[in-house]
Amino acid sequence: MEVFAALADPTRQRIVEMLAMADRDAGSIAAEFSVSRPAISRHLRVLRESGVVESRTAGQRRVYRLVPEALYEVEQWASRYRAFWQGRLDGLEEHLAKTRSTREETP
Amino acid sequence: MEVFAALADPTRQRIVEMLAMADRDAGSIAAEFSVSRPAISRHLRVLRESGVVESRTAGQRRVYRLVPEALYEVEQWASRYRAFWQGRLDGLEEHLAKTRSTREETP
DNA sequence: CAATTATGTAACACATATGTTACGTTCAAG
DNA sequence: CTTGAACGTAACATATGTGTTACATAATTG
Repeated sequence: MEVFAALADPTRQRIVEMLAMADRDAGSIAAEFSVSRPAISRHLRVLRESGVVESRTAGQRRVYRLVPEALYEVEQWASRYRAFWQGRLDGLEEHLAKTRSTREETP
Repeated sequence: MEVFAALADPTRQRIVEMLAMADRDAGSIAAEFSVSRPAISRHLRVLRESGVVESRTAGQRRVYRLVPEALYEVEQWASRYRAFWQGRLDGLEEHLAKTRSTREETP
């Protein structure tokens, strides 16, 4: 879950919230913040490399869009372990054990 | 969402996963990792201060337990923004509908 | 072609995170 | 009451993140 690290920063959280409503180019995103534009450009790179957003080139603009699968992954992770804690496994245990074993390879 | 910062570290992610299965004391948790015990103690503090876990004193042990509400908050954050892109993506619609019925069982 | 616009990257400064070892505190057992 | 075990905290070193300014690149416009 490298995604959590990408969402740890409040600026990036706001960017995600913005992109959830509509696609936006980098300049339009940076205009919403008080920090410099290169700083936003870097935040966008972090989000891009973690798979939370992706960009397409439109002329001289870079339009960013949210990658829903990334947020979906977050949702599933939280939901899974919360459900596990609550003792409502409902056959998800096998899938969980499978996920755990693959994670052990990269600690 | 300060919780994302708490979950950003892979060690802390693993701790959460461990605590999802059963409550554990600090020593038992630390035994699973190669880093020093004080390092784990600090990770536990981060998780505690962000509300992800809480501890009770049992004799000379500190037993940690997961606070499901924290993970629920993460779930809600992600699912909130899912609502925006839900109608815009076709490929995921089916998968989401399938999950929706499972989710209703765990309120 | 030259100037402008939009954007990313480089280099650097500074803040925050994460690890270690040494030590303090609390509780249980003898 | 002394010893030891379990745990947290302090102090410090170093890695990682985040911000800035200066510059590079690519497309658009005059």
